[in-house]
Amino acid sequence: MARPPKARVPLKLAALQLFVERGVHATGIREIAKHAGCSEAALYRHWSNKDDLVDKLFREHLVEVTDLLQRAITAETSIKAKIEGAVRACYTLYDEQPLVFRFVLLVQHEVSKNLGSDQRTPHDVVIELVEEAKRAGEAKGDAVVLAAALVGVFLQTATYVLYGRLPGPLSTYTAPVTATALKILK
Amino acid sequence: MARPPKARVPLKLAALQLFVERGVHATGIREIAKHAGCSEAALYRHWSNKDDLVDKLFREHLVEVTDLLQRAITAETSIKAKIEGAVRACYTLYDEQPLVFRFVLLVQHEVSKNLGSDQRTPHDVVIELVEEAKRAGEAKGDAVVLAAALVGVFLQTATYVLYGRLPGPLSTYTAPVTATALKILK
Amino acid sequence: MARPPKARVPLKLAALQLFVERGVHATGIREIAKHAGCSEAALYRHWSNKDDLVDKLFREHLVEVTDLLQRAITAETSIKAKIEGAVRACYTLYDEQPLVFRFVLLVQHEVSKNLGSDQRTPHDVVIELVEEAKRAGEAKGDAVVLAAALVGVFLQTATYVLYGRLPGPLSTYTAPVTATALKILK
Amino acid sequence: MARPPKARVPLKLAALQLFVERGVHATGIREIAKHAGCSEAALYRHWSNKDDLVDKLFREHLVEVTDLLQRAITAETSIKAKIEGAVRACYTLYDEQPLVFRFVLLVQHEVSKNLGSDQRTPHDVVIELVEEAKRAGEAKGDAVVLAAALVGVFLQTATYVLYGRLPGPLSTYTAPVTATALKILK
DNA sequence: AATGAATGAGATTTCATTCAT
DNA sequence: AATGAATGAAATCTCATTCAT
Repeated sequence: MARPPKARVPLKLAALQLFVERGVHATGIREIAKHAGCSEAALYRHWSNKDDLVDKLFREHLVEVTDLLQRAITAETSIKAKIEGAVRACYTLYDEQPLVFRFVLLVQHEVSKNLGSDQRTPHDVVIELVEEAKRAGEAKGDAVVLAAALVGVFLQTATYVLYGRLPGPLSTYTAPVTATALKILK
Repeated sequence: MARPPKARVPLKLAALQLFVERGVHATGIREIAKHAGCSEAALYRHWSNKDDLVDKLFREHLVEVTDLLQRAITAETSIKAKIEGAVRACYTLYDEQPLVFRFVLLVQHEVSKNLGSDQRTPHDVVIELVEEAKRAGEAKGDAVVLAAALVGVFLQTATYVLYGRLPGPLSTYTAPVTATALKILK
Repeated sequence: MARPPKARVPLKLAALQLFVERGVHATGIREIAKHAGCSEAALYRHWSNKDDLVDKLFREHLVEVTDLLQRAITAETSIKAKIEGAVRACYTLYDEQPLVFRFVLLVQHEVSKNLGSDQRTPHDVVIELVEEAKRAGEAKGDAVVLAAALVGVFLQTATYVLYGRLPGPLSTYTAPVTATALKILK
Repeated sequence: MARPPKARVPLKLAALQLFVERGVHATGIREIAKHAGCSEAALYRHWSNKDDLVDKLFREHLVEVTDLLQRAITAETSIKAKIEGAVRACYTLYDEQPLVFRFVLLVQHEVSKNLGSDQRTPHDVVIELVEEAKRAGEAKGDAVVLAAALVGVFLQTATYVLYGRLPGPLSTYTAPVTATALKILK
């Protein structure tokens, strides 16, 4: 076995932190390398360029969040429990690893991503959840409109905590957000 | 007596459009000037640098949106009519001048803004509306949590239209968003 | 009679002050005009460009200092009184109008001036004074070498006051500088 | 392991020469890089900006001159020999490396330097020499006033050679300047 | 007569990337 | 394998000067 790459993880952590703190465009290779404690050229050993780093990082974390969400939903049977589990899982992730959560949100605004249609996203998972609720007679209306409302309540509450309009930790709001989501569906 | 300013308005329009289309960081002074049909240096007569332009532009349009919202709310008496008026006013603005609306949304994510505590924002207006609803017995719960939910539904619906997940025009969704808002408050 | 130009004197004062404080190169037309309380274009009504302003200002003040020095020397008869008068006149000018004095010194370092050979300078006046002293038997040695020493003592004392190494006002040092000058000549 | 720096020394030499020939403000990064045979960006790997380059260069050469002066003084025992050694050392440096000497003189006029109080300067060395002379009974009067006179004679003679008022080389004037210095102290 | 808007040229600085060791 | 020096291109910004009113 070849010796494991040493700079890869520090580079990813540094990039994640700086991208979230300053934005993708505003963060330079120099800064990432300095924070990671390695050289600038080391980055090019692991990714072909900066765009590639951003892209790979985004996909990894998007998959992570999507899977987390899917597992939380699959683990429960009732619609209410599914929603509550999904909210709790994501809000706990936010409280424990705020960078991951914020990075996924941020990149969508800064970079236009072509994900490829085969890549499932959190939005897809929410849509499916709403459709399942409709089939179960627990929701009425256009699935996408409902999904937009659910995602909106979920994200904006997180945003308010992020910007200090609401006191944290975010997981505190699992119950009210779940309750609101159920009201919206009915 | 002096030559009247000719480049100011074109520069603002060009900046607004390009910032929205490509992002603030990704838009250069050169492009703004080219779109405005003037020299790059002209920009520096009206704003002290690029950041200043972004800041001033943001504040102007934030005031514009805040006032629009406030007027729509003041014009009506019932809570339901106030919410419907507010949603319709903003969504119509979006349909007619999408750049203004999107710019205000965009910049919050790209730039960390110190607005100064005296500057009223749309969030403040929404909070006051929720508190009024509570006094009228038409809402229950923490005002900020409720406001976050309302703003979330409102914005995420707009975002879905923006990214093509929902078909436009946005003002189509005035009624369902209003209905959802009322459900959330109760 | 035409109305007198209103911006000329303020512009000269502003330029003098800023040139001394920040250096000629580092001072822009914008700043000069702002300090003078007039427009940038006004400067071009009085001087053909920035270099012309620097040049004219330098010549005026050089003539002023040269004449001051010459008059002080001519007014006295003994060598000692001539030197003392010259030192006192210049040091008093420095105390009363430090900008004029410092500007004349500064410009020589920042700008290479072609004065034209017909323009008398303070150095010429000093050389003549030394030659007169030699004819009177009150000095020995090469006139230029002696002049360099005299000017050196004179200027460096002023420089030390300027930079705070010696306490002011500068005219306090008239007597010791004069005494030193006489020692040097003998 | 990394590529060894190739541009650092050429950049310093080019900057020294151009700063002296044309002045600091009048010398551009482009010219420095062209003279050094490297790109403009190379400069920013070694100094954080132009001001930093000027500052570092000044400090280095100031230390060099201060040390030279101090060694020359320490090497001798009598006051006269100390002064003569100091003058000769500096004037020889000027003749052999005029750029270093002139740069140190030039920058003081162009840039306001905050050296920090721990940095010894040639002025400090001269003051100490004068105080030693006073303790040895070979000088009378205020030490700083005397130092100003010594430094003035020393520098102005160099300046006259520099501007062609006196024929060079400068070390020719070691004896007369030393003699004048001794007269001043007594 | 006087303004301040506008400009072209050029300054400094930053950036992602490549290169030599 | 890994570094940090070097680079070309482009970014932001400054400047003295001219222009239109």
